Amino acid sequence: MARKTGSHSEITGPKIKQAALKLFARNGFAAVTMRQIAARVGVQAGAIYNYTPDKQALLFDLLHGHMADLLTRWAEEDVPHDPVAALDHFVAFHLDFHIQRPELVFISYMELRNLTEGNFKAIEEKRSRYEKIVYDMILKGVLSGDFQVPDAKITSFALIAMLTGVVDWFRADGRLSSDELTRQYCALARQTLGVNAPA
Amino acid sequence: MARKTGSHSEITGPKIKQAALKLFARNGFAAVTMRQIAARVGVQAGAIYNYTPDKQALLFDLLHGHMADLLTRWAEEDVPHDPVAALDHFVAFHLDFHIQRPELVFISYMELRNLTEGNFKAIEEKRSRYEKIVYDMILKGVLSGDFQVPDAKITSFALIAMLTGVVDWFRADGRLSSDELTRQYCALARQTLGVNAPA
DNA sequence: GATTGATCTGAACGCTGGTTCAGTTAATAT
DNA sequence: ATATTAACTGAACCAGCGTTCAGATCAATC
Repeated sequence: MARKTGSHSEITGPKIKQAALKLFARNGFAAVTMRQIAARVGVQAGAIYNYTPDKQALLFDLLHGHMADLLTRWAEEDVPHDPVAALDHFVAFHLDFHIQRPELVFISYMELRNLTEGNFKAIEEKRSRYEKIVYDMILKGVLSGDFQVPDAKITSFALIAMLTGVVDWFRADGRLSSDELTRQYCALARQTLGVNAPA
Repeated sequence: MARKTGSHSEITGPKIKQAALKLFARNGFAAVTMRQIAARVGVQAGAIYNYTPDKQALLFDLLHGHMADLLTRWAEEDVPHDPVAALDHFVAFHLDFHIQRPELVFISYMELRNLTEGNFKAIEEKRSRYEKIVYDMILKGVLSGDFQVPDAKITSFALIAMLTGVVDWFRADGRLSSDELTRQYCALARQTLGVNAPA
């Protein structure tokens, strides 16, 4: 055997993923060429195929890893029992997670249609799981009387859209710190869910 | 002169735009070929160039027309003076306008990065104008004391994201009528803006 | 220092893309 | 009928695509 420790593959592999991520986010999956990705890594296009079967797999791995990561992290969270505290916790978690991965969030939304059917379904399934988490959380608060909303399902979509939309404009070096952002959105989310709303 | 009345160009031109719109929305700008567009119109690829200088212009015309339409329509609206009534009016307008053009809304968000720099700026400028309208509306309500929000700028983004996100899931033949949808979102928007919030 | 095998190069393959254009078609005007 | 010209075809151009692969390279092992 030769080349185990200090192998380049442990460097090049992640580098390719990184390069693909940045380029897909900036230019779109269909517009990015394997040669561009290779150039960014400092390698020839053919070398990429030591790490991925094809371009499609490159995209799928990024999206699938992202969703898996999201679900895993949330599962590890210690969520308060009180509905309002749980909402605050969720808002903070969701914002933090998404703000730290703007490119992944971006391509997870934009490049879904460039997945093959099977790959698409795999992502869709994970996405539904996450949406259900939010829906259940809202429903619980509605039943307990802590939340007051016109429709729990719609509100869950609205809440997610509202929170995820943040990556479109939030910049870590902008006028708002991420702590401040979280505080603002916790307040906004409470209002949206009708916490303390007049009966 | 020959061929004035009954000319095909008045048919083929719009047909090309329509075909491009549908295909861009379904498959993404970069993934759509001129031959696909032509096939949908029932014409050869070369014929398209009688109507547009290139593929880029096809995309730009769609996006630019969409934003121009949005701004024009809003300018024609008769907006109530009362901040809460104005909010309701805006929510109804925004939902109605966007729900009627799901493909245009979709590509207006998705295909921005496939515009050349100059074309991008032209769209961006129109988009900012619309965002400012919302911001001003919210600010007015905050100053009058009708709205209570953590931050007017953030809230304007959140409101737009929340409303525009509707096209991702709303189907005209779904369980919710568009009237019902409007009613729900008016209520939700009021909550989000802190109408009647405890001082 | 010879061997080994993971890693990468460089060139090629077949194919499809946007775009061009000489030439055909057919509806109108004379 | 003939002339005119908008509208379109069909084929070609060339650049660039994803992917393949025989061979070069080189760090770890013996």
